[in-house]
Amino acid sequence: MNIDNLKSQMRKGMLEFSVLLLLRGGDAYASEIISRMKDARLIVMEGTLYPLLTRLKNDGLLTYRWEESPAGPPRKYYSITSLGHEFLRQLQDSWDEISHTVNHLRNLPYMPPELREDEEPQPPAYEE
Amino acid sequence: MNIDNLKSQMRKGMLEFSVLLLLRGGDAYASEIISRMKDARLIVMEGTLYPLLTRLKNDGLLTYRWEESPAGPPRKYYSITSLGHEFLRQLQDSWDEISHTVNHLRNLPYMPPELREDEEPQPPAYEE
DNA sequence: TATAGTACTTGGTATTGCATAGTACTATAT
DNA sequence: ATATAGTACTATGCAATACCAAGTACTATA
Repeated sequence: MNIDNLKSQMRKGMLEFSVLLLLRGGDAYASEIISRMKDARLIVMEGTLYPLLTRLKNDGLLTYRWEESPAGPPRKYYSITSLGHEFLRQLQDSWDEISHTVNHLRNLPYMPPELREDEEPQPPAYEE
Repeated sequence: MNIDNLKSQMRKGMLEFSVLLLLRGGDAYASEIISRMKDARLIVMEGTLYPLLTRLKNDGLLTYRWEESPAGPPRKYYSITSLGHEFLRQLQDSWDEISHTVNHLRNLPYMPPELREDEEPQPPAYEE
């Protein structure tokens, strides 16, 4: 196990989420999505994104239309469907939940090993 | 594809992260971890956590010691190693990166379909 | 005709979360 | 003594996805 692998695991599911978020702001074709993701510091491989878009399309969350390109082959412009919007809302809830958990755990006080002998560390004041 | 599946995908990698965060605050055995996770609104299955702990131990991020239980079989108390702390720091960086991306994408202005005909949506003022 | 650039496609691999069933130890009740 | 319940840990098989790598197809230019 190395850090790259874990990062890659962390991204599972996040990419669907990110793509839907991005397309909410306007239709785009795959290469465009990749470069916009890069702007948001998220590097996505072609071999990851293309199958992902196909999955989302097959599940009815996205549709696409062909458009001619000023240079090169035609482009598949993806846009989000109303079902996609619904899904996106649920994904946001999931994200908030995970985010909440991470923040909670992250705010637990760090207790160095020599201090945690026999006594349970006192949980911080934390209200739901 | 359903929402539960995506939620489950989203958790990939997060669980390692969460377990390390939790153990940073004090040693714990598996059942204890499960119940503390529940406090943080993260439901983890036994069949998920036990193999995960074994993986982390095999990779040198955790160690464990046996301790007798006041009732029931002895317990494996896991504690985080210095390598584990190192990993944890890197995981926090990864989390921050993903979190940054999601927030960035989430703050893109929503553009309803009828408004995004031929013109690229104006990206929001956004500084790195 | 050949080359470069853009865009999309297609296997194969590895990892991980989950469900399910099973093992082992202890204490209590009959 | 034996049976039962509770706690804790283990093992197996499945499904889903990120990544890598190689390949296809279309267009414009030299």
